[in-house]
Amino acid sequence: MLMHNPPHPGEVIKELCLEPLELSVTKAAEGLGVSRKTLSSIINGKSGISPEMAVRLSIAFDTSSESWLNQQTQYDLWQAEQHRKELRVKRLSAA
Amino acid sequence: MLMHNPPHPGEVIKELCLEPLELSVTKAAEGLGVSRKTLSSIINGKSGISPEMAVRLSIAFDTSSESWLNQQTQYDLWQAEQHRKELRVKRLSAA
DNA sequence: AAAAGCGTAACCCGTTACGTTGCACTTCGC
DNA sequence: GCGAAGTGCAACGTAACGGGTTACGCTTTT
Repeated sequence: MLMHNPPHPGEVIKELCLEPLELSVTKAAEGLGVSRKTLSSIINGKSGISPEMAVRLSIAFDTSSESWLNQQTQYDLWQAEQHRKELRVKRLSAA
Repeated sequence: MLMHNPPHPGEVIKELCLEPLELSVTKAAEGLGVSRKTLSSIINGKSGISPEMAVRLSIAFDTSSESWLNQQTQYDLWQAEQHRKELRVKRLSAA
């Protein structure tokens, strides 16, 4: 169970990848092989990191694709957990 | 980096949740609050486990939603990694 | 044989990632 | 002041996917 709101994975990209290398969104998008808008959407929290994008990031920044996608998973899961009480689900476990 | 093809998360649901409790797809779907088809699609690998479904599973089977969604992430990532070489991405890291 | 329950394929809908184009805004250098 | 570059954003379209409803085939039960 996660305790606090995880940041947009896009923020992490901006802070850990673009800013240290002084890369513009345009340049980074070009290098990643996606459109400017696609990267911009991710950085601004409008879109999530897709599995393919995770692989692109891993190539461009020599990191692990798993870490990127896990960040996105944690973020999505936190969103879903916020509505846990609204789900009408019966307990099916051995109990 | 993952070494071998991870199983469909749906297979795990079937083997670890339904069969031990002798639950039919219909009964399990009813308990989870989704349609028969939705659960059937997951079990047969046609659909993945969504964040919301992960929370449903965690409630119904008293497990962690994180583990379910991570399984899905690993599966999706393995699929994406299979096309790693086809992506035209430039190295942007310090190197 | 008729009825009931089960699993799944077919079809439609809403959402999302992604691309393209265009526009408005800011920040530079001239 | 002016143009170029960078950025964000809205609107269009495409493709893929999760989910519901319906309908069909199969098995089991009565």
